[in-house]
Amino acid sequence: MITRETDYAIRAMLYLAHHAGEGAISAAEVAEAMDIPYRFLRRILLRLVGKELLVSTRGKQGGLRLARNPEMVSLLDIVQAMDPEVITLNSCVLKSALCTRSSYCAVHDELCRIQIFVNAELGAISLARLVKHESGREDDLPQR
Amino acid sequence: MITRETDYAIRAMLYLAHHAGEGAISAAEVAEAMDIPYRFLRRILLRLVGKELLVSTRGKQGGLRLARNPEMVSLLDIVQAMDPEVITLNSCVLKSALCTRSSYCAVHDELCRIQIFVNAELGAISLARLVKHESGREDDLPQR
DNA sequence: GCCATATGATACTATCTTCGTATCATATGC
DNA sequence: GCATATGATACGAAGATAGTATCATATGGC
Ligand code: FES
Ligand code: FES
Repeated sequence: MITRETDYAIRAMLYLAHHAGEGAISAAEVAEAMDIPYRFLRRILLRLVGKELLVSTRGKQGGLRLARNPEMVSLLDIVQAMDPEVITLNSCVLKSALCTRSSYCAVHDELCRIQIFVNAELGAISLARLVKHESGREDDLPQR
Repeated sequence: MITRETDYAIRAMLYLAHHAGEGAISAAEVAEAMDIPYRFLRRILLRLVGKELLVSTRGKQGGLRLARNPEMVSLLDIVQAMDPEVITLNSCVLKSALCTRSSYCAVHDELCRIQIFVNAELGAISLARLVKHESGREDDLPQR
């Protein structure tokens, strides 16, 4: 399950992708536009900077911008940056030791198979694709 | 994310599928064989009976058995029985109202697409298939 | 230089969820 | 009638989640 924190991270990245090439954008602007509690968002952005998905500039006129092209950032990148354990269907997918049946559990194989598919799908969804997909409904988007 | 409770439910169903046609099996036996806390399992089994995945017999010689053929019970059935909100990648997949962007959020569509796939996959995995898959490693299985 | 504005870093708290336990009631076979 | 089994809830500890608060530090413009 994608947590709300990760959901916010995705929305923030999406907003910054929409305004890529417009220079640094402040956390306050993102918070208001995307309807995210400001202080909560600050901590999230800090993390995204630390994971090198964003670059920040301090001081007046400072703010955030994408560290890479929107084509080069996937949903998986964001999800993994926020939560190292990602979405994982079942914890045994990560640590099979948790399941005492792990040496012979057929469920494990099936879940891993699905998990691999999910990760591949998330990895294939770039911010650019999402932006493009939304651009057809430009009117609905919060304007700067 | 599949919770541990649901994981236990799957293991219990799997054990009962392995011993389908052998009459009622007690919760105590399942608990010991599958390494699940007895009282916790009791509550889980109660739920599975309520959702009509299991049928129970009370009193001496009583216990549980599958309500349907192992071919007719999927992982999705079990997961849905334990947690109505299933695995859901993101809560907005369920209640789009939660996301203020829901009317135009491209993420939503993508997540729903993946979710549908995951559910279809889980729905295609029957207990019979899992039992069959494990039967090649019969030696590893806890014996009755 | 000073100050408004911006991020960096971390500590703290309330609430919810998860995992598990405990208790008592009820049914049934021998 | 009694051991054995499930039915139904209530309770509790621990952890995760969502959000707040506080301080430090950098920087552009006056
Ligand atoms: S290894 Fe995951 S349920 Fe068994
Ligand atoms: S509707 Fe789910 S992230 Fe927007």
